[in-house]
Amino acid sequence: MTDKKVWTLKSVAKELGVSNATVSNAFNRPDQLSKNKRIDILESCKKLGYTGPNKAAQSLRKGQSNIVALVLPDSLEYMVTDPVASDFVKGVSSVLEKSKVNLLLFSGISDNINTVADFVDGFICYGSPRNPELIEQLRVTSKKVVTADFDIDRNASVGIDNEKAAYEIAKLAIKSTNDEVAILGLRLLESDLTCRVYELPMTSNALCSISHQRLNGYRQALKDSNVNLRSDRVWNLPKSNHHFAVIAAKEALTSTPRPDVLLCMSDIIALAAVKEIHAMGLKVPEDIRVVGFDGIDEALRSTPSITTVHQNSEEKGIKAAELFINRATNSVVISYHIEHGKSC
Amino acid sequence: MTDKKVWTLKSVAKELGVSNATVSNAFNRPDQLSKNKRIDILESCKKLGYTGPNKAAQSLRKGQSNIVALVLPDSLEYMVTDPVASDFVKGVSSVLEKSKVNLLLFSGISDNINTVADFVDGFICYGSPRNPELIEQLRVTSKKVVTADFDIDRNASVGIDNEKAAYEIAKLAIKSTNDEVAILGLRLLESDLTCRVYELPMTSNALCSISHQRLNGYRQALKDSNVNLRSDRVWNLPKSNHHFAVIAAKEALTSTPRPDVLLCMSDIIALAAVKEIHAMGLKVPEDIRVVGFDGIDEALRSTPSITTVHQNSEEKGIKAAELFINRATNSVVISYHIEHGKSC
DNA sequence: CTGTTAGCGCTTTCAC
DNA sequence: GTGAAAGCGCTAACAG
Repeated sequence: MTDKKVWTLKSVAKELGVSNATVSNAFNRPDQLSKNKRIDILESCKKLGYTGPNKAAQSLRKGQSNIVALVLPDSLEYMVTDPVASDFVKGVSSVLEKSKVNLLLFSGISDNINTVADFVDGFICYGSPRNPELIEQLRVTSKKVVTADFDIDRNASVGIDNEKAAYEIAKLAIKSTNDEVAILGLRLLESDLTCRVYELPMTSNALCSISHQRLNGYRQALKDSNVNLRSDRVWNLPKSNHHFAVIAAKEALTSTPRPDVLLCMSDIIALAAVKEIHAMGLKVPEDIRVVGFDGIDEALRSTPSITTVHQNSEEKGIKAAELFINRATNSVVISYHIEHGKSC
Repeated sequence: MTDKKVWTLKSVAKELGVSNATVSNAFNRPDQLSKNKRIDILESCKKLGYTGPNKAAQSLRKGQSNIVALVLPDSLEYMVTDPVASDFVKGVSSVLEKSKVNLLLFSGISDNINTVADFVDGFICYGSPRNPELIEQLRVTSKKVVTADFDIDRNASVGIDNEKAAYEIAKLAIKSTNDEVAILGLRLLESDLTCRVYELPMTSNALCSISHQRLNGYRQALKDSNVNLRSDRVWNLPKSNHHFAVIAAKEALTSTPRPDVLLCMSDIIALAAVKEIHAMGLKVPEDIRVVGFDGIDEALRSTPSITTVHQNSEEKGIKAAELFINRATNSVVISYHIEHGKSC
């Protein structure tokens, strides 16, 4: 808030009696001038209070800012609320911090990446953003894009084999060919509603979504186990949170015939379902088996512990950031493991 | 990733056969041209794939970017790990999102705000950054600064009355003039060590720190209650986390005479202390009384629930962001309340 | 209402 | 090694 003279490269150069280029070089290209002169200039600048070339101008000129935008699936609040997202951010930030790259948070419910596109070197995109227009914009941007847990065309990406993981966890939950199964799915529709899913959208965004991959995995497992899935037994939740999970779980648990198996697309959902089951005076896994997805701490600690697909979100974040930094264009599949809990 | 022509204001103007200013005005100053022409131009731009004036150039020219940097006290990881920080971020982001302002996360362990200063409209600073150089830089920056939970000169700020709150909670914890008191303090020193504090730093940064205000409050309460505080009974923790808290709690609990009262500068610390006390086979509050600070959910839910100073961090974030948006220069003191738990 | 132009602060040839 | 000058993409003042 002090109102001293604001120095520019030009004014500093004039003050020191050297040319613009010399000052610029002192900061950016040590090899272009003698060591002594360089140190001299740098020290004089410090004394004057000139902290170096204006970064905005530099970025305009060089087309590089050392800022990357992290596009979140939902509002910024989501990032600090959801443990899986938090871990991902942790991973990303640890890598970027080391590389001296700054992180701009970008909400998945904003409507235009172009408000920031010119400021950043590119985008790391965690999960498909809530606003589908963003996907379109990310598809056509000329900036570098790395996606995690979903794909945009031929951009670099990172994630687990969701279909396989879903297949395995479903196989574990199914005990008999007579099992009644319900699926509490996450963002299977673009709608904000918690409701049953009778028909899947066939848009391109949907087809590459991890939710649909998981659904395919579940379905294949059911098929291979000769278990029938009633057409009214798949639910859509718009977000992975307790509120929506309770609504869907209640609907599922009060439907007839009552499900024996709940396949949940997140641990948050599974946890809420277990709570509802208990509230109904039923037992897990005796009366109803429940499996989750993600492997968050709370799911392991809860009673009963949730059988789930554990994926390392922090590692995912690290990999995503590394792909970005290395300007990679390939996709990385990271490993997961089945966490054998007591819920099935 | 598509490699179409990248349009600029100039090239678009040429293409459409109008002047630069007209295109610029179409985007920025609707009143400067006829509605029809405006719509015409905007539509043509869309067709061409020109998404509007380059923001970096715009920001260089106008000196405004609609990005604000959130300076965290520690690494970015801290933000998603610490529940108090998370709430603050939630509050800030909710306001900024509404105002279409983007958030750049800035780590408190970086060494130079100038890497981003030219990109942002200013700084919201949550707690004093770990790296004291940043404070110095924030002090002299010409950008707008709002601080929370600490002060930098005459910048806008938001926080509670820490001294008063500490006084009240300490008063609550003290039952007799013979009480042996230990204080588990947070960042009383600039050191990264967990250790006893025999002498307080008298730097200007320290003097305005909330930790020192809290310490003053504790001390005043002890004085008013005729309780003596031994000179070796104040600890410094570099961070509010379980790890450091355990170390300090162990030291305090094994010192002779054993403390009857633990005044903790965060709930995280109090929670860890209670755990240690239990591990020693002692009881809270019968053997040792413990009070915390912050009022996080976990502290209320734990057994025994922690008696603490509840402050609304989300509200603090909201207020901080509002101060920023409104270009306010005043300080806001927000309210707190004593949460009467079972730990004292 | 439209077009010309200076300049935001910088980097980078290119000639010296 | 150094300095002059063009231009990154844009906005705002001003003249028409």
